Amino acid sequence: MGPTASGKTAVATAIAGKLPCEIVSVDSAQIYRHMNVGTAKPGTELLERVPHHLVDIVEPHESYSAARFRDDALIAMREITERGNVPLLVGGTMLYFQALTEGLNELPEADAAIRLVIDTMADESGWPALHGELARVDPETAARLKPNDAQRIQRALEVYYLTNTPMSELLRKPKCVYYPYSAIKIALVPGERERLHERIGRRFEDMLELGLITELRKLRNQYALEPTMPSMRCVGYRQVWQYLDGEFGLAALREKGVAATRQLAKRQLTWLRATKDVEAFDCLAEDVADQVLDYLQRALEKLSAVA
RNA sequence: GGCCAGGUAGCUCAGUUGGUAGAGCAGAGGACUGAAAAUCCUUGUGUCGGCGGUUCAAUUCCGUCCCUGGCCA
Repeated sequence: MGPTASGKTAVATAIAGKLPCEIVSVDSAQIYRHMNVGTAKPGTELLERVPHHLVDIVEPHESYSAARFRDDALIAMREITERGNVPLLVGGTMLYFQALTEGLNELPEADAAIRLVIDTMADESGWPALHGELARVDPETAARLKPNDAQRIQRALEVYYLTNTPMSELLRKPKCVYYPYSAIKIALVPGERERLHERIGRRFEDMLELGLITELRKLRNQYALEPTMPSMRCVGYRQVWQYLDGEFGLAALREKGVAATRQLAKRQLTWLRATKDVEAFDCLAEDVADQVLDYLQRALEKLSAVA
C-alpha cells in the first residue's frame, strides 16, 4: 500500500522477481482499459513478465465498485493460490483494501435510475435539503453525514429507497468478513512530504510528454464519455478534460493536475495512518525494495512456522 | 531620464473615510461500507516594499528611496 508516486510498482516488481507471486492490482483507476498514461499503469513488458489481475477490466464509460472489487479480488486470489503462487496485492485505493480484508455489509448495489432522481432533486432544492430528508428516514446516518456530502447522502437515500430500511440499520447487521488469508501489510510512505511532491510534479510532466492529452482526446472520440463518470473524475483526466474544453491553458493544467495529485496522496496517507498492523517503509530510501524484501522473507518464515 | 499604474499570507488579489487586515487557490490535519484517483469537514500573524515625517495612533496621509509592469524620450 502506498500513496501515488511512492514507487509501488518498482517494489512489487522486485518482490515478484524473488517470490512466486502474481499481482492483484488494488487501484480504482487502473481498472479502466485505454487509460494508461494518466493512471501510471504498468507497461506491457511488465504485465507480461509478472501476471497481473484486475487491470484493464472495465471500459471507461462503465463504473465499478468496492463490492465488485472484493468479489473479483477474492476470485483472483483463490486462483493464484491454487496455482501455488502468492497473491501480491498492490495499490493505493485504501477503501478497496478495507473492503477486501474487513468485508462489507449486505447492501443493495448502485441504481442508476434512483441516482438520477436524487440528482434531480438535489439540483432543485440542494443537498442540505436532501440531508434533511435523510434525517427524516434515517436520522442516525444523517447525523454522521455533513449537509453537503452529496455522494454519501445520495447513497444513504438510495439504500433507503431500495430497501425501505435505513442504511444505519443494515450496517448494524453482521457483515460478511470471509477472507481466508493472512495479510502481511506493507506501506510505502515518504519520509519527507516535499520530496514526494517533487516526484509527483516530475511524474505529471512525464505524463504530459507521454501523451496524456492525446490519450484523453482519443477516448472522447471513441466513447460517449461525460465528465461526471467515475473514470473521468480520475486525477489528471478531470483536469485535462477541462483543459480540452478550454476552461484554462497549459500552465494552469500543470498546476491543477499536480495539485490534485498531491491532494490524492495526502488522502491516501491519512488513510494509511489510520490503518492498523502495517509495517511502514520510507519510499524515498534508495534501498526500499531490499528492506521490504528482507521484512517479507522474515514475515513469511514466521507464517510458515505457525502453519 | 520623464509620466502613469502597482508593490498586502507560498500564489492571485480585496480592504482599511487613520484604531496593525481577509477571500480564492495552494499547503496542513481529519472523516471515509457498491462512484473512493470519489465525496466531505476543519485550518489564514502576514516587518500590509525600505527609511523618515505628521498624528495619541500610519499598512492607510505626506516625503524620499528601492523594485516590477506600461507609455513617452
